Amino acid sequence: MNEIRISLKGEESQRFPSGITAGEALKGFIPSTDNPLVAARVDGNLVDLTHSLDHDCTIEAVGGSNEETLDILRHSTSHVMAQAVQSLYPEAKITIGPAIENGFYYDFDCPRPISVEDLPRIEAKMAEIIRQALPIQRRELDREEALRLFAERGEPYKVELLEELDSARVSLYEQGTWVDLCRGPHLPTTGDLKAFKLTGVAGAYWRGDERKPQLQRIYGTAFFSQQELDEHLRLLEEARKRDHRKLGRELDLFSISDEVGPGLVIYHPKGALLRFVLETFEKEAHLRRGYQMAIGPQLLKTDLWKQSGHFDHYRENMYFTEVEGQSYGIKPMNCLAHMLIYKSKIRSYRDLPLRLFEMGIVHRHERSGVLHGLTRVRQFTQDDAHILCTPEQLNDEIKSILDFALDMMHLFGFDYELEMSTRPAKSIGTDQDWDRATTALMNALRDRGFPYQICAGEGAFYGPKIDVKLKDALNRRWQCATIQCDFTLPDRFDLSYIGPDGEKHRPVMLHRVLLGSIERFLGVLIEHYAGAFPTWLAPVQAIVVTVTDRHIPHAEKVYRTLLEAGIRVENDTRNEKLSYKIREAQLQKVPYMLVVGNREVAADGISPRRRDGKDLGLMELPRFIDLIRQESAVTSSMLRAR
RNA sequence: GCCGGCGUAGCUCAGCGGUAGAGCAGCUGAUUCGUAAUCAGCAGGUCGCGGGUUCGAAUCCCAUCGCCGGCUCCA
Repeated sequence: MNEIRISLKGEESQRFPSGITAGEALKGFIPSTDNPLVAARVDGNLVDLTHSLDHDCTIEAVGGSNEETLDILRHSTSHVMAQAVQSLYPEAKITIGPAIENGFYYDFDCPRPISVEDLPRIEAKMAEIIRQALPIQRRELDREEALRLFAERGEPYKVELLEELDSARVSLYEQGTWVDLCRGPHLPTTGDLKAFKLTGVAGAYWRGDERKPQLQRIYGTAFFSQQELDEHLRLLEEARKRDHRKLGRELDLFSISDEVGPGLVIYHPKGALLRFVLETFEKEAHLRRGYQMAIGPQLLKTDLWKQSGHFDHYRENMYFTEVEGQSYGIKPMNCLAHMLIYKSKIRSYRDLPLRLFEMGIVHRHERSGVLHGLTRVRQFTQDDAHILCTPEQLNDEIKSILDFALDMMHLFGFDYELEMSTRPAKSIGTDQDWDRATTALMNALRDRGFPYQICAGEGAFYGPKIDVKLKDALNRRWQCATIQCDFTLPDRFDLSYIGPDGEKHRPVMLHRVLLGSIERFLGVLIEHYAGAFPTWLAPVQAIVVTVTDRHIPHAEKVYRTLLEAGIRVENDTRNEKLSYKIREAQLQKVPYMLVVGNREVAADGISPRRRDGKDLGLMELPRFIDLIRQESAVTSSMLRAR
């Protein structure tokens, strides 16, 4: 028998009989491995452990706990699920079933609706397939053969996929009598699946296109151990507990009522106060960074929206109304009024950059199925700004916006990722303008050395954009800040400034939001902090709790003093036991509970108890006021002039 | 907008053809209490809305509105 030489990264190369499988070869190098071993990389190519080796090569183990390994496990699990579904519902047609972040799915075209009630049955069938430990075998064949095979098996979606593949050879994966067109790799047998759970069902369009048939998707997840699966399910449970819709009601922050209309938020006093604190801080921060405030009207004549291009490109998302025979559009964006402010006088290059900031309320018609709590609504407030500057100033302006946005992320303790989105199919402006705008954004990212992803075709209709995707405490990603570069609107509105040469020049415009939609950001913040806002932001920073009715006069004095000191304080003088009031304040996640009883009356002080349960002991009011002020000072660096 | 599921008291839920139930919250009274729930009493719902089937509908059917999980879209 021939021998081949195989080398493993970091190890001496060894001789093996030709035809040995990648899995066996790896075991030759690493005799016992407690890490799950799921696949191998041979000369850089990902292959199954059952792949047989017939020439000298370098090999690498794919295993351990990382995304790549989990993806392979989950992909194999999705195949087992598809096999289970087809065995239970033979009329179901298979389509695709990839691993995704945190799990996998498989889409079926099935005349019989699949509901969550079917999941236990499918799971039981999967367990059966796993018990059988069927070998998962790769088979390579000509595309034409594969086409015939899937046509015979009555799988039109697989036929469609094959017809579009341009390679002559394709690979199938078989387990028992079940077969799927798949690139792989997969685990050696269905018995290698350890812990899985089906998590939900949903509708999904074939190839993500809403004009194509709607398929039934089943979501699931899988891990190498039950403990890891349990931990993942616990995290999902935690996310459910933090749901801002639930906390919003429990903390009495806001409500959404179908009497009012879907996607329209009613802020209750505490929610309104939260917004007041957040927005006041943000306005200050903008003033310190050289922005000027502006306020535009809610209604602007439709003619103006035609001029800007919104009527042609954004009409489906806009609301229109008629006033005295004149058509008006309710603003879905704040830029138009800012353009008119720019145009209201002749601008010199010395006036630039002009940075106009508006806490602008916008309305967008969102399709009913997409509304979701505060994170997707029909009326929302943007911390919006438009910067008009010379082309020479553009790079610095983008960099300072990036710095501003990232400072904000740090303030709230968010991690983030940056995305660069380029020209979409439906857009306005010249190629040259798009190139300039895209280059400007990329240069700023490059100058700052920030890593970013490119999202081709995801830009706004008027310009490319940089999006900041924040990552919350549960590692979920949210779209908040966006910076968009626009050469088109200044053109459409014929904006100009007089340059040092005495000639007219066209300014460039940046659209940007930092928190994005205040509504969405609030929703994200609620979940990020699980409702326990930091002291500077908490709508109620402290609550006075009396021990008995005798202590009410002192409590009132404390309450008034703190109120006058600018502290957001409440006074709970109800005839209830102290522990009852503490419990309530705790559930309301108030940062400080100020106990007032005999000792505090005698000492003319309070005994603060922190939200985390720590008793700070008796102290005088000025010291407590100082404490709150110190804790509220976290925003001060953001408020320094830059 | 599309697919699937769900709408019963302020909240969480039970009831699933025979005249609406619980816990918590609320109100009233008693209690005057030291760091996560004092006791008692009272009140609260045209069972999302509209049709239909039935002697009789919260319960079965249809339509509609809303919500939830996704898809598409997106701040």
